Amino acid sequence: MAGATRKASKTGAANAITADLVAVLVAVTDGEPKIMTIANDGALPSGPFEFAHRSLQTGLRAWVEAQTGHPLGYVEQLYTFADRGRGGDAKSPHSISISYLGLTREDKVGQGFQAHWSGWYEYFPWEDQRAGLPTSLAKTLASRLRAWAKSAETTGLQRERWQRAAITFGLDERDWNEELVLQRYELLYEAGLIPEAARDRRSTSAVIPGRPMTGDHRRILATGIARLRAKIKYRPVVFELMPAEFTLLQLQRSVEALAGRLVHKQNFRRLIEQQQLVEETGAIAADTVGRPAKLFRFRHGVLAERAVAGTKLPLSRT
Amino acid sequence: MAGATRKASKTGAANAITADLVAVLVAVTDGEPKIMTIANDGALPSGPFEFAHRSLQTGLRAWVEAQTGHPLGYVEQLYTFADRGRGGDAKSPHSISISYLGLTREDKVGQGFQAHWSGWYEYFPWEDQRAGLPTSLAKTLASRLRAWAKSAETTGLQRERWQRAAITFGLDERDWNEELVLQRYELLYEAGLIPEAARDRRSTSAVIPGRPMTGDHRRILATGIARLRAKIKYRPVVFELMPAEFTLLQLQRSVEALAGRLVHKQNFRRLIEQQQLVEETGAIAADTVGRPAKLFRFRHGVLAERAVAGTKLPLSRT
DNA sequence: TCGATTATGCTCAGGATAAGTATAAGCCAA
DNA sequence: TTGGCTTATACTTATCCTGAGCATAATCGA
Repeated sequence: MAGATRKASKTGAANAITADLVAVLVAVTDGEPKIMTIANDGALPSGPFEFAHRSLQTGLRAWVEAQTGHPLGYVEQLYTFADRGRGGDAKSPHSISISYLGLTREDKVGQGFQAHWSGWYEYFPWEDQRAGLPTSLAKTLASRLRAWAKSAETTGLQRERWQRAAITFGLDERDWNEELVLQRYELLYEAGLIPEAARDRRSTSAVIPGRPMTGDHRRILATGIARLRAKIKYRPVVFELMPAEFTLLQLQRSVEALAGRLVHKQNFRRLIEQQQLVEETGAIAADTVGRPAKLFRFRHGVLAERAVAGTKLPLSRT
Repeated sequence: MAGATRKASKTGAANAITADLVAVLVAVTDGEPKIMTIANDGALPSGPFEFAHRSLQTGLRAWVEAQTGHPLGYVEQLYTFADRGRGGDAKSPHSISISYLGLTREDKVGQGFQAHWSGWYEYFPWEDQRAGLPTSLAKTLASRLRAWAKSAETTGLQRERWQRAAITFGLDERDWNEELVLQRYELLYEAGLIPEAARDRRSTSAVIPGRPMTGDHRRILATGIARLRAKIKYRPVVFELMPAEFTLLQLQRSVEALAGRLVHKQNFRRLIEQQQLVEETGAIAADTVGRPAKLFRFRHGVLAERAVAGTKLPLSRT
């Protein structure tokens, strides 16, 4: 019965849809996280999944290479989106977006490509908390969010909205949680505080700083940033973004750039060293201010030796 | 240029594909993790994504309800698969599977449905390490894996294979890592030790215990188990699987069932209590052996109060 | 030589974790 | 009624991890 239904509808072309592959391609240069963009910096590299592609990943690699001239290295799947009405295309046939996160070192983009590296904080100014937020932005955000909360109908809803805003944005003495990138973006969308919300015909008040993107690409980007910020804490993925040799400060700056927060220098070094993630090259960094630093390289061995980092269950030995 | 290419191929129906929605629906009963299965326990609930569905999730909910009579509660996306050759359908038109993880309490399945709850360890006997593996299974596994490693061409490859097997299966004095469910399944597939590998026309030697499924459903199930095992450690999702009131031991047994490992009783309680995840109902469990235990309920407040659990960067306060 | 800047080593307190001991509170059979 | 079995629950102890800060080293340039 249910099985029959399933088989029947599987053969017909009635339910044919199209699938887009979208890439969040990240690099870090001079302590700034960048993403690869096309279409005058308003879109992420993307293209349809076609018959010719052997798998989703190969399709993605083909598109990114075609659009940016940049071959992909480390890649992992992010999320599959398919909401109608998000991205402006309310009445179009079903189209889903399968998004990927890619990590590389910045590289010159080939001639004749419209691709560029753009700083990701252009799209999410509020996500850079390394020097604290500029006072003006902090004030704008807080007041707009408060206004949105107040505009709810019942006091219960008002309280609920403000609690959500306070948790995601670290207001009311709460700590900032750098991983809530997507939640913050979705809240701003819901509150009508970003251009995408206006475009999708939701009521909007004034809009907050931050460059918009086509479709729901900024949402996909938020998903990618969130994933990366979570992942650098338990997997050695930062090294995909580093040159072959680097100083510990450069490594720290890269992590800080991605996390949007500052870390404690000495403890950061202790962490890196005790996990034996790096080894000295023997060389010393040149062209530096202050005491010259040792150069390190990633110990690729760790990938084979260990599986992951941590558990949190009070396991029993017996 | 690249942009033009993209638009051109986006309009035509040339790249139309079909998308299947697949659900890993989990419940825990009497300390055993179950999954909802159809087709004589050989497949997961699934169906094509259709025009009528407003979003992926609604489509999934519709299919699961139609096939099992069981409405979905908590749902999260797992992964999108699209490899040709996996699932036997090498020459079929492109079809992708978008998989979801759902958590519920076990419930009677409506009359006339082919759906059942099956213990998930029937499909992955080696994943239940609560009582250690049955000696026979442990021996079979180890020897088959060793044989597979030895069958590599160069000694380098042999060593590499054995290292992978040892890490994922906790051999050679290594610790068992309960989260590597998918890696273990993929390794067994690659080694030709499971029926699915034979079906996809890879060379197989003898096969290992564990019920196969259609297509790559067992791979999807492995993905779901892995996700759930990871998630119970940092998000209070176990409570989706618990009745309204429960004792701490029941909670512990559920966690152990999912993780496939035993936990330290006293420390488990301390963890739960210090995180204030539960509150006493005031009632006492009836029908028990031994000293009666207090009944607890989940404190739903925590979902609003906190965002998540933990970070691992040595953040700086200044 | 002093001051600025970065590198690097080390200490210390507090909290979290793993493991185990001890006691309480029920049931049941002898 | 008691002793044994089972589970609940309270505490203790040693160890490790983490956040924070102090101190010293090495280099450059004014």
